[in-house]
Amino acid sequence: MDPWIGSQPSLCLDLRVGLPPLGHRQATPGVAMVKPKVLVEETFQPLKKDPEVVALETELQRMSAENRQLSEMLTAVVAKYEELQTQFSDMVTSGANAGGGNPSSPSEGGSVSPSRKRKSESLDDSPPPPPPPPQPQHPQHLHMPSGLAFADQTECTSGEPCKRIREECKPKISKLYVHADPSDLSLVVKDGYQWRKYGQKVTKDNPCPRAYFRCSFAPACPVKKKVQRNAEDNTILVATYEGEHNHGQPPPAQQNSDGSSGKSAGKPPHATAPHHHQEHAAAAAGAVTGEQAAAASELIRRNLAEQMAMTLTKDPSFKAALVTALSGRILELSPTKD
DNA sequence: CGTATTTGACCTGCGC
DNA sequence: GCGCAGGTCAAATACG
Repeated sequence: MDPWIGSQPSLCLDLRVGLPPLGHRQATPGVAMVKPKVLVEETFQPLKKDPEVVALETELQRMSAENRQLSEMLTAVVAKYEELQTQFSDMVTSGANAGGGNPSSPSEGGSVSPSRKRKSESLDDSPPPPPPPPQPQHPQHLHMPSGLAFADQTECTSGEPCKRIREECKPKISKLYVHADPSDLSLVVKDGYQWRKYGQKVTKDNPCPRAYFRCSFAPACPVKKKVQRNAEDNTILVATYEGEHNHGQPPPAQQNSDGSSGKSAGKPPHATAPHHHQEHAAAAAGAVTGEQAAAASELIRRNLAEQMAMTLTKDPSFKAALVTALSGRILELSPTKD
């Protein structure tokens, strides 16, 4: 979770259920769950104060109070996050001072190649020696739309030296969490790049298979991607990126085919993953222009908003309240009502 | 026919 | 040394 959350007006949990149209609905396109509002908003008119209206108003007030409560909770979470981040950076700083050894020096690490190489790999293909990650530093800003994406890079600050060296020599690893339709069985994460699937495996800790992709836009691109559904919430796809692209982002025309260029281009481009976020494409790229970075930032915010919406929709009490409010309103406005 | 995907087999690292 | 699990290869298959 980024600290800016607390200061983002767009993240206010004020749902404005039942209020007149806002006029700037597109500010949070990802928050799909409030779509039913349209039913209410477009026919909203001042109503006479009958008991149902009173009940609705009461409910509205109750939900507003709940919203405020949630906002406060969010603020508290952000504060705690910042506190923890401060503690963490302190620990890293002290650890770095005490640790001594330079963690990130892949070239010094006895040619710890990005991955163990099979004996056959260097036979005839003899590709140019795998270029070290263009930017050895590990920018953590890449895509961590929320605390969810806080991953591997922070886990190797302590523990066995060997493991640590191994971890540090890995290509840059980042994770991306994407909301996908549960009925969508494909493991395609639209991030703007072209990916070629080269394997799929069922892992022990997750019944959902994990798909392995390579960047197919540039043959020499070292980036790999693993995509797997979240074990706990299979509406969430977890994309793990390893390495950095050594090329720019494909032009939009090519982005459409994403991880399924060529053959699967026959499918409707959006039929497989309507909720995927191309937004993170630029962020995932590693090499982004200022404009792309700005776009990515905006898109990341949208993604965060969607994640928050997901969290809310998973809350039974929130759902119940929403359903109660909406159903009451719909029944009231229904022409077949007696 | 060319290219991408699927999928079983194989390779490698790691823990016991 | 052995077995397990993750990752990758490559032949078979599917599709435009």
